[in-house]
Amino acid sequence: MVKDEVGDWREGRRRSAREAIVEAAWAAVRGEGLAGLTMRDLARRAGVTPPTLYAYFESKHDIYDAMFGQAAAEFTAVITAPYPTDDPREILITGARRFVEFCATDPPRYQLLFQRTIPGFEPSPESYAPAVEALASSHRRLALNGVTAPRHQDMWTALVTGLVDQQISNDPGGERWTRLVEEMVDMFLAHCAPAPRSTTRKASPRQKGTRS
Amino acid sequence: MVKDEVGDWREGRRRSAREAIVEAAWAAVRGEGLAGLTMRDLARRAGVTPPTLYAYFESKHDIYDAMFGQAAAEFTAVITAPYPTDDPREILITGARRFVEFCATDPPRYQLLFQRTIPGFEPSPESYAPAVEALASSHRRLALNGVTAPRHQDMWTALVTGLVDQQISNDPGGERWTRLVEEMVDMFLAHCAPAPRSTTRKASPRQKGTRS
DNA sequence: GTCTATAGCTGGATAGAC
DNA sequence: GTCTATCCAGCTATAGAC
Repeated sequence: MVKDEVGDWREGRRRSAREAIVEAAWAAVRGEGLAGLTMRDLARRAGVTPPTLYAYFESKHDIYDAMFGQAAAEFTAVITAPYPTDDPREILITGARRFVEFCATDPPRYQLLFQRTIPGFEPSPESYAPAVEALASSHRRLALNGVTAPRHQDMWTALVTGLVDQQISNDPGGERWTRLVEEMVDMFLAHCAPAPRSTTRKASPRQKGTRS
Repeated sequence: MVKDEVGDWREGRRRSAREAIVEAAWAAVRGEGLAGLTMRDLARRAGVTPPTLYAYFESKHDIYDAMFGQAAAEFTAVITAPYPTDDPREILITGARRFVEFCATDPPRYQLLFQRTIPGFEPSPESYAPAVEALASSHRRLALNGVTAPRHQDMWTALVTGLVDQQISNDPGGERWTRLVEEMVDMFLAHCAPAPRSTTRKASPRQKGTRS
């Protein structure tokens, strides 16, 4: 599995250069918008000239794909990180909070990952796989709370993406909607969970384990 | 502002030509995407040449603004049309259904009206006014159901836009999320509405998928 | 691998004849 | 008002020297 030393070294150099370009690309889209990425601007930010970019990427779409893959990996890492509790409700809340904050803190990343607004761009299957896994993990956390109906899974995705959507559109950088996660979860569980638990209206700590 | 007959006639001609161009612009964005609108393509669709467009609009943004104003007026008309019931819950459901269907049946229109994705485009105040009024009317329908807390108004907007978002992104042309409106409303009211009045339909148990 | 230079294209917008 | 013709800016991508 070990290549010769020079090969490894070159491979490492190449990868770090790619990563530097991708990093510059993220800075670019955060400043100019996702669709506003241009090879000229990216080259300038990366400290090279446009043709050099084509030594590392085949096309502009190839750069978007690398960004997509990186973002998808970050997303998976955030969502699948250990949950510091065994309480199903707490797990669901934590998962939702992670999702909403991950999306709301970086709108271009959200736009690239979950909204398809780049004309002609489709992520490669390798890049796309983590996102699918993350959705499945979301369904697992719902199942922990007794929510398994596809209809309710759809309501759940609408609920959390609605929070993200409003936060990004109407209060960028703030927390006007992100802070509503816990109350939304309680509302959702009160309606969709099979054995209704006692819930208090406000965000006060409550006793755990009333459900099982 | 010439008021003589010839002036009126010319004004009428000018307006109808403008409307024809705007109509062609809608056809264009439905085919090519909102950001994919080009003056060349628009001119071709409208049966004229690009310079002619500038006889009716000052710029491409000016065309977007005309589209925005038209869409906002349509939106207001749909939302404020008479509600064929006095029941607060039915009114809320109807309003939400109108909103979700209005948005989901025409994604570019939704994108132009409610998401700000055209770089550098801001609607003129005249065009923007109807949308503000529509939001206020939404708050009035919530108030009919006893929901007045800003926090709950925000939850409401997140809820309905989440349905729209998922419907457009994951099932365009279908009704996988739009059909969830009624159940979402019941979930929302169960959580946010004040103690149910004894005279209301709260007595009838909520059941899924049942139309009144 | 990185550069200079440029091809080849498409975009918004305009000049000026009619 | 509408046209032909065009300007000029910006884009992706490539050729070829080093």
